[in-house]
Amino acid sequence: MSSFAGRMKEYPYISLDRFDRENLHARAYFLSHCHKDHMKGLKGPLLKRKLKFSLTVKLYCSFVTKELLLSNPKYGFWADHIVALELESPTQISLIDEASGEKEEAVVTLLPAGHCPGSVMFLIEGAQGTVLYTGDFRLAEGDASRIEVLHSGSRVKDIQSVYLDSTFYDPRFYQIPSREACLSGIRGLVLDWLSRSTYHVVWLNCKAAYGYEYLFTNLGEEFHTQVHVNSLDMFKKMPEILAHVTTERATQIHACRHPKDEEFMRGNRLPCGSFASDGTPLKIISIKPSTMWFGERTRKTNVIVKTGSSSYRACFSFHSSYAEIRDFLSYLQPINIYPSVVPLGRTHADVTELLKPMCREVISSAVIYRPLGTLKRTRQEPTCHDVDCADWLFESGDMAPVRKRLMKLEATPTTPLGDPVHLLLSLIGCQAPEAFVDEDEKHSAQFPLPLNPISPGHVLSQAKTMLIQDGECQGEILAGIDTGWKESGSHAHQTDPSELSESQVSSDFEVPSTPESHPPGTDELIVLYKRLAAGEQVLGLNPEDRACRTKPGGPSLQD
DNA sequence: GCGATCAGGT
DNA sequence: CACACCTGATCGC
Repeated sequence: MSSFAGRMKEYPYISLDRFDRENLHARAYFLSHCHKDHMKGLKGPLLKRKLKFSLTVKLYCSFVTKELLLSNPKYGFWADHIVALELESPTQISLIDEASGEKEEAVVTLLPAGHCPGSVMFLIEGAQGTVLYTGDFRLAEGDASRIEVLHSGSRVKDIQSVYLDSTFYDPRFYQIPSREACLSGIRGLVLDWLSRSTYHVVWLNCKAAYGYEYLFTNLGEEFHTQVHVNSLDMFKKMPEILAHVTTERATQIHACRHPKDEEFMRGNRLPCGSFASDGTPLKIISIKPSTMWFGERTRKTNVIVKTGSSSYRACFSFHSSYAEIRDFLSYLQPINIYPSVVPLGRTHADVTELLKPMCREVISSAVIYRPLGTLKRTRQEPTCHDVDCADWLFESGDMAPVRKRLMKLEATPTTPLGDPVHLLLSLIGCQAPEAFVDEDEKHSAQFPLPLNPISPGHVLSQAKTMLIQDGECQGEILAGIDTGWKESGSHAHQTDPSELSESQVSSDFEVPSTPESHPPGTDELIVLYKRLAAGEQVLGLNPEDRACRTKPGGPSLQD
């Protein structure tokens, strides 16, 4: 749950996702999405009074959020004060102090957040620098590079601070199966059940919150039916969702709710009380979407877990995993990161400490001393000082992206070499980590990395440059998003998901895909690794090149 | 009577 | 399996 107090250090005149206390005095308001824990104080009588006498105070949000908000009459008084913005369209706003007339300008841009319908992140650019408030988000690895407005030319914008959804920023939540993997698991379960007879029905045990809609639209589409829900009111202006939901009970897929619905289920009844017309009892299974996570090196197990004779849990996440957040942050390299959520069992200090390695180090001196490996590196550009325990394979900073590329290769069945990380480690004289690190201890264990003539970090930064280079230009950014949330199945049926890379398949809201980078072939890899092991400069690239921050396909296109 | 807050539930 | 929200009790205005 968000514990963000509503204001950012750089722009204290605006309030985001909090509307009580000091936020009552804000010059402008921002609502990232329509979940109650981000709407505290939004229907408060004090705020209502303030708006009555104000001409300049506005609430900025997406069109979908505006629609969802105003579908609840309690927020009706906002109607004339909401400014809905298109995604990825920078908009200049004036922040006016109505008492003094004092005025400050800023440019705000909404970015897709993939958390629920209408959810966005806010990019704010102004005199106090560029800051990103993420709201709640689920982005897949690689998604940040596809968001055009995070770049200027082929470079990532210089971001002062990120106000981060840190819900799963904890190595414990290292990986969460992709949206597509979860969806496909659910699809399989539903198919198996519904195909038995017309008396077989499924109940999707969803919480009272926006965010399951893409599940409904995908299942509705797949099974040529509509999903039974309690109300359609909020979706009046969202034809893509509306097409797949109904208030008619006569359907095999239900997501209806009732205060005592769990009790209903135990009595083999649907929350809506639907029954078969000829008196035959319905055969009901319940599927409860909930988050499942896996450790860094854990083989992902099933995304569906049976929890009873007729009940299942299905993997489903509204938030990015630890690995996804790291990927996001290592791409943006902000100077400051402020967590807005403290994961259970941790303190604010814990999270801040865990986030430090993801912050860009602003260096005055050009020389940095490292405790292990090659001890000296020079770098003009700012760098990540990444010594996070989860990345103990390497002692050096900007390796997070490299590892991901390598892990992607690992997962690529067409790479016949098996595990490139292990291969590389054995070539440079290190033993594979699992040999002496217990699964449970892996995050705290110190990997006894032998000192080596070559810094693995250095080696890998060379390897990385090659591994990530893209052959093709990136997909075009689509503008003017309807829902701020796109259902993968309702995309004019693109490619078979099995043909897509992990990052593409899980990126099923409105962030266009990037053409897959081409993993090097076997021969290429062997040659490369041997040369790396020998300490050679494999590519004639400048080590200072911030390849990890260069938009894939960017330079060749834009420069 | 209304709102805020907390505990306890799913 | 930890998200988001509901209900009910209690307190203060």
